[in-house]
Amino acid sequence: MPSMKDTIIGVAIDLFHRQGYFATSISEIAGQCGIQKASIYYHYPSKENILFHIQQVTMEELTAYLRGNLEGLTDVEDRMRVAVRSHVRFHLNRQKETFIANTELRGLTPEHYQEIVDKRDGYEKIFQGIIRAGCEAGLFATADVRILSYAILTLCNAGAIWFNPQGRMAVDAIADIYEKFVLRGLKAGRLTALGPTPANQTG
Amino acid sequence: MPSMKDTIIGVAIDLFHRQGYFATSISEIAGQCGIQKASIYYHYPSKENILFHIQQVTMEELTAYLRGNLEGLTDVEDRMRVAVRSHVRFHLNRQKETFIANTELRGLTPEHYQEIVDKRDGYEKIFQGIIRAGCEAGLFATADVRILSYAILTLCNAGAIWFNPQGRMAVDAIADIYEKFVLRGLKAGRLTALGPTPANQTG
DNA sequence: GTCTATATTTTGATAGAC
DNA sequence: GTCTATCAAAATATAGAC
Repeated sequence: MPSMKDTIIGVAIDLFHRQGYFATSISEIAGQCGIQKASIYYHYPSKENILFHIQQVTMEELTAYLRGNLEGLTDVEDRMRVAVRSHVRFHLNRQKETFIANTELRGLTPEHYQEIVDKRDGYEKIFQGIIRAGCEAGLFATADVRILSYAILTLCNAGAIWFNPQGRMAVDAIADIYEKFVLRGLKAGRLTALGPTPANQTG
Repeated sequence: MPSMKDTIIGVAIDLFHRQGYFATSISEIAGQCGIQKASIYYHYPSKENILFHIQQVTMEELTAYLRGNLEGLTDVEDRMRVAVRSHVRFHLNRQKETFIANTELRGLTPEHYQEIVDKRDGYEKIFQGIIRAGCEAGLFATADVRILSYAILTLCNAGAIWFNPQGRMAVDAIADIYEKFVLRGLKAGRLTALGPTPANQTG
């Protein structure tokens, strides 16, 4: 049986995801928790603090999950594949929280905003390190590392927007598609087309 | 000299982009237009209608821009390259509007929401048609067309979030990076790596 | 076409009883 | 730990003068 503190977070995640932070009121949250709105303030000092708590926990767990998955891996391509899969899997399994973490930054106080942005920067730096290593090894086509990292992360976020846990596609099948797309997109080297129009290649 | 009707839209685009739709009030919009909040209602019947107007115009112009750029092109790979460039260019040149169109759907009435989603579906179908043609021609690696189209569109949206018109990178340089990444990601065929670890390739 | 004034509702948050 | 009662502020929107 979850504590009321946890119930509030769960309800808030649901409502912030569905309606947005500013469109959700404290009384709505309280209503779905089965308590009065004044009772919320016994558990959390403000509405902003609930949002901050969600973002903080989500970013910490996202980063810990990635670090755990990368542990022990040294091959650059392996690390990139695992990083993409880790990112996709977390976003599909934690759809609502990651959506909130990606879109509701503006609801935070300046101090909390900075704290979350710092955490996000740290997460992105892990990807940028792998991309840079791949470029230096001549494995990946050289391009702006920051732009590539944003592109990859945003691309993988896409799944979380339309993914339906009850739908026909499994998390791993989607991770597969993204992994292949990203690795192909990154790779240096010549493409030898298999199709009927091999003259079209430019790469 | 712009009409007050246009000024209101311009100010609203700015504020919705910076603070979000729900966090922006009618009096703020009026204040930046140099009029009283009641005067807003002479030009637009509601705050929601201002948001709807922005979304409607943005989606129509985005689609018209893509159609215009694709006109006359028949080669599948050409069409894909041009479609990606068109999408990226529009998003970088119209940063604020496209950001609003991507994130503020929840502020619309159910009827208006449906209208915008229909427009967006129509836009996505153009991309899906190109991807499907490329797969059937054996040019692109076969995968779920819908997932690929979302991945490509979201990936290209990424640029609009961090792009600084006064920054060091030009629109076309960014479009280049995305175009190459997407085309490589889509292509069927074997990769012949140029780097020092050719044994790493998995196809 | 813009103003002042105002109606109505709702918000986030607090005080204090139990 | 939850309640009732309430505050002060702000929101969207309307009425009617100019």
